[in-house]
Amino acid sequence: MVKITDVARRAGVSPSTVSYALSGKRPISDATRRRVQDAVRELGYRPHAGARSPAGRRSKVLALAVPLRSGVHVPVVTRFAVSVATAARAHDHDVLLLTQGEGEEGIRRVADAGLADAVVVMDVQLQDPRLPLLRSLSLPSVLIGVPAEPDGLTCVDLDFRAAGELCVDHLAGLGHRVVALVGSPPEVYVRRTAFARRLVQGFTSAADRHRIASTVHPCGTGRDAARAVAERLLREQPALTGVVVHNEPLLDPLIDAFERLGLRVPGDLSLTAVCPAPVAASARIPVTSVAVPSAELGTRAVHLLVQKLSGTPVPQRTLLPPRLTERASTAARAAA
DNA sequence: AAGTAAGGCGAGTAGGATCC
DNA sequence: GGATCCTACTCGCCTTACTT
Repeated sequence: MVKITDVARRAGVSPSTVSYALSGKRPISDATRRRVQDAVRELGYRPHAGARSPAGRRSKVLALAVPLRSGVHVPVVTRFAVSVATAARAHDHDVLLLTQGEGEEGIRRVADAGLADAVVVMDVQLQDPRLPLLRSLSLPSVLIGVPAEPDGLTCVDLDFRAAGELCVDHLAGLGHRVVALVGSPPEVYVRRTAFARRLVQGFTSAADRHRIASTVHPCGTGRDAARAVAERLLREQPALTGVVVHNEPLLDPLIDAFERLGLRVPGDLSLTAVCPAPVAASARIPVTSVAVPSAELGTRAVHLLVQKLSGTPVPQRTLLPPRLTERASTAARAAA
């Protein structure tokens, strides 16, 4: 962390002159002010919010780096944010939201300015550009999501690979022999978002294990996208009878699209989803789903952070096992 | 057990020294 | 003697150590 004394040394003045130059509370020559401003810029100095507090005191604030990028379903993100905030309050902390637009810069700003004691990081990519920074900072962090190389980090997530497998196992158990995954929007895969990639891996490997035909279709949101993907699925896989959806806002539009094409759910087509349980339960036809336990993940993340702040060793990786809840959208494959 | 003092540390500031 | 800059101190306030 760059301190006012570092700026003073670089500018060739005393710390007090830096303070006056920046606050304007005393006249400082233009030349000196310029030297101070140059030093501030060169060193990347930011005043430390906790500077007036005794050493070791904490802000009682947790930062939450929240994804609000394209392809991210805001209501799901909100569930995570609420669970983190609720768990944080239970540990006498408040939550500071960092929008993803700031990326690494937002995390660095929070760390340098002492604005938060620790940070929860969401929307983790397999090769996430924030990881080197998180490893180098003294600011404790917990990732909701598991990157390709989690060494030196603390991660918690649903076991999305197992979730993908569980959906296929369920469909295969009902006799379905041709299945498709309707996934998240394409940009989520382009970003190599960890959970989406792992779900695809689990889906594909389980289909191979059961020796059933499978395809994967990233899909945007909205009725037009649902209609387009439904038409494409039936065109390319006429024998399709099982669909896994990993795209929360697409559930109802997709059910509608299949029905418009003359397919009944679950009579002709069984549908499972990986999404928060309330989303699946409140669909027009309640959908059999593997729950994304947003509340539990948020709570776990905060609990891990609190343990880290207290110096208690924590596991590097916590993967919650998937649980499938049967609802009205799946049934045994109809006899041909 | 209860009360008191010290310590920690970066930023801010009053008073005064220095310079031209 | 005004402008500029520095020294030495204060502030914040909880935890820890020490004293009563």
